[in-house]
Amino acid sequence: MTKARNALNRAAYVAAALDVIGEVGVDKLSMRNVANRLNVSPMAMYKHFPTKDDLLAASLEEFISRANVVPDAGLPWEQWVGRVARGMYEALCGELSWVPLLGSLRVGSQAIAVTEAFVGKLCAAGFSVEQALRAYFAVIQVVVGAVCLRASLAARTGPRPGSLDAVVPPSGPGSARREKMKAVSGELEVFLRRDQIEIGLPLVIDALRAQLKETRI
Amino acid sequence: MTKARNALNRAAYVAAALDVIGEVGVDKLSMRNVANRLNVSPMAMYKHFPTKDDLLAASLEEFISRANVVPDAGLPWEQWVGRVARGMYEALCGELSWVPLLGSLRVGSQAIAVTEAFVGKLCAAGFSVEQALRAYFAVIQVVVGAVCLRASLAARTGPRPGSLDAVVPPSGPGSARREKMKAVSGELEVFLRRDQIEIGLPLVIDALRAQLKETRI
DNA sequence: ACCTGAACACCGTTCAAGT
DNA sequence: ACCTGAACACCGTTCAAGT
Repeated sequence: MTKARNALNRAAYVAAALDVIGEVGVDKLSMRNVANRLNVSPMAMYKHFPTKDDLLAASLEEFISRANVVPDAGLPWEQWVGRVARGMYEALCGELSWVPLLGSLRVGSQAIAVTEAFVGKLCAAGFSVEQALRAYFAVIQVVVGAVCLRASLAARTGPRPGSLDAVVPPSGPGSARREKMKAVSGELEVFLRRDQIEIGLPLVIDALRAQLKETRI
Repeated sequence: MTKARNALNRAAYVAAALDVIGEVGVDKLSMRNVANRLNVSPMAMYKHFPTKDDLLAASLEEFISRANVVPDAGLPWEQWVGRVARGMYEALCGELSWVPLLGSLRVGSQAIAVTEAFVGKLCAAGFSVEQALRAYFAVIQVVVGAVCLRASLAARTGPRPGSLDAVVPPSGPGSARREKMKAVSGELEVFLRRDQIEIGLPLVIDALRAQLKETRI
């Protein structure tokens, strides 16, 4: 049964790819080092993955599946949504090297399974399908954006990428403004180091709560 | 004055890099093709940009600067914030190839100039510095996330990356659920094609408006 | 039918050698 | 001091040649 053998090999390649990614990061993954890990010719992979991007997409699928972000039912929707979002955020923060291609890979069935669970949960809570989908994409946007900001923080080497003070225009009399900007500069670092997901997510959940209340009236 | 010559060359390299990016995309940019465009040895660039990432970071700076997203003052803060966010979104959608490295490049002074303007505007509207910074990062998260989703939509070749129906579990008696999921599947495409920024941004602005009202009481 | 090694056309970066 | 060409160690992918 060649189908079964193919399926096994595919999974083996993806598992090996995830191993490589865990060791050297997504950016350093290559067809060659995955094949070497399996003691096989790099060309053998092209039967299962016509392109490196196909291998990466399959690996991201498996990564999403392993992250297991969908929580138990039974939680109130706010907490349920929070758990999904924080679960995704933490999983991606654990493998920041995914970030550069979060926007360029195809979404597959694993990602859609999460969508389905999300929409189901929110519909059960009283949202319309349209509202639930809108909420889902808003949450995904915040998660992806938060991970990107977190990653670009991690990429910075020195403590200051450029000082806010250097940018404040030399406004003649505006000394109050200058003082406020000094406060901004001071707090900027603090904000960058904070858990990014706790910045955007509460705002979105608040807005959703208000939306639901308005719908029910 | 070597300083001036260096500055000129730096700008010339960045301009050439942006030309190349405009033609073939960020992913296809290389030290070699930028140098070729300027009829110079690829090695000459290493004096100004010790690494390809330095060239990319400088190019992103210039890209941000050219996008010119900070609108005129005088707009009410909601509209002002909306203009900044939509401006960023549209600029990045116009050059989607930036997306893969949105999370991996250092932020420079141009980005900080936008931060400063944003915080200044919201403080003038009555937000605290802390609230304004929080709002800024939330908006950036939504913009980046929206661009990522938009990009991953653009990356899809076929119309269906995987059908929702294929994922719905064969729940025995739950026929109402199945029907709802069919509706989800139908609307998913519509949502993916919609302007992503109009999904997350209104939610965030709503939450900010509520926050401001509460503060003022 | 399947797998492979060599080869192609790239890449970022190093470094000794030119001027 | 500055710039350069050749070279190193990679890369994704093609393809003719093996079994």
